Amino acid sequence: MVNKFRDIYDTLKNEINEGLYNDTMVLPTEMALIERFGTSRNTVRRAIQLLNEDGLVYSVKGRGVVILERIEIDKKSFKVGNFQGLKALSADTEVEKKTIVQEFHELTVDDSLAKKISFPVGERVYLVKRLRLIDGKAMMSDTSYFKKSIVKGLNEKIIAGSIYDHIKQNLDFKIAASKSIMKVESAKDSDFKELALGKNNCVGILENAVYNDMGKLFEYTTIRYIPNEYALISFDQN
Amino acid sequence: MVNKFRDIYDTLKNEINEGLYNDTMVLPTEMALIERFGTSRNTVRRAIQLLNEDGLVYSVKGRGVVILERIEIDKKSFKVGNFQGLKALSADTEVEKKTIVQEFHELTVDDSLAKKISFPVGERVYLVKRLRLIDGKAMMSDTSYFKKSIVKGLNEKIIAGSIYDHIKQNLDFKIAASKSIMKVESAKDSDFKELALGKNNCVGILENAVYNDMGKLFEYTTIRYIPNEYALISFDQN
DNA sequence: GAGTGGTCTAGACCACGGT
DNA sequence: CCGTGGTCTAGACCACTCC
Repeated sequence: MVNKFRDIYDTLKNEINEGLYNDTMVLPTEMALIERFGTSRNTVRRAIQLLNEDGLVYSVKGRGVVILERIEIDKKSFKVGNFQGLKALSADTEVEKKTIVQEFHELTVDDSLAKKISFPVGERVYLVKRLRLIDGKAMMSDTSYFKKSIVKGLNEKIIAGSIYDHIKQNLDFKIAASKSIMKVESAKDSDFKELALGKNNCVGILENAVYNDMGKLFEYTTIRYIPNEYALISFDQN
Repeated sequence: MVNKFRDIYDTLKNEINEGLYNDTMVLPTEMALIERFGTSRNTVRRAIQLLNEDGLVYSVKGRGVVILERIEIDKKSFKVGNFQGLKALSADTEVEKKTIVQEFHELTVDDSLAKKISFPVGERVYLVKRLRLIDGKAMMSDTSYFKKSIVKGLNEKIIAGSIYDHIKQNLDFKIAASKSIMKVESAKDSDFKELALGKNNCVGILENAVYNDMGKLFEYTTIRYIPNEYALISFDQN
């Protein structure tokens, strides 16, 4: 057990998914949960808050914690922010995936690049361009910029494997947070050449800015992917 | 003042945006904020949590609350979940917008529709199909299903105005939460006819499932929009 | 070792829903 | 009116960062 509130959250989540509360569609009251788990009110409330953030329940003052109806996308898709590099997608599926490194070199950020990726002018960066194939089909192309001052010592071997494994094992900083932007744009010449677009002439774009725990941006990645294959979901309250 | 923690959050957010902490890029410690605002630790921590959720700061145990570097998309775009009906987009811009109601009638959910929109078979619903024009250009088309048992008494006049105003003013339930799914797909014949796609042959799709405070789905809307005009952003931690 | 944020407790009062 | 969740307080102990 790491955290009490995490434990209570896991327990309740399982019980909801198993349909334990399907008769009332309401969770037990906070008082009942306090007694059951032998804990304080704040701790129970934190667990319930996590369920809220998951989109599983909705708390109503004076009534109780209502369980939300299930919808189809809960199972088929994955959350925004788990859409990193395509790991989340192929994790539990039986597909052959392959990554081709198309470009890898250093450069200095100039004016126009600075506007695109929010890195300061003059910053020394690695550029990594990779193509992702699934079952031989070119599904997406990633262009990543890494700050050399933070992500030290990249080389061809690391690039071909997992850059994030390298960060975790060899570097002394933590990945803290990321911001994503999603767009649909007309395909460029390079997209037609590289991606299995078929008759489509547009691409989905997912831009990802990643922070370390000093609050510094260290990666900016743009993913261009083909239509009809991917979905992103999100949940919002109030 | 509604909430103390909300107040502290607003204050700190403004100070961050004004660059008050640009020298250290760290927020004052919790103890300092407790003294400054004359409040308890929990309340200060709730305010900081909101800043975390906004993607403005990141808390590090043992070091402090680090202010995240700014990136371009912070200003240009709007958050996922505010992408409702296009209100958020045109709110602060000087554009001529127009809505055309293309379809409005009742129907009963059958097997195939149930799979698409997660409503139970046999449920009686309103179908509303609308086209959104901005400066005379057909930017998006919305297809909405509303449960008649919850969203009562829709008519042509309400549809032409704002359905959500009708809900707020005349109906006795609250909008609680929503789930969204974002995709890119090949355009259909109807898209070519209705939308200002130009040479593009794909559309962005945003599906939205909306809940009331009883945990019941009452709306399922599919928005099909043209490329190159819209962006959605999200923020994730850990 | 000093100082920071993370977890947890035990209690109080308030606002809202349903009866 | 009672029971619910929402806000807030005051205090304790722990885990981590940095010097």
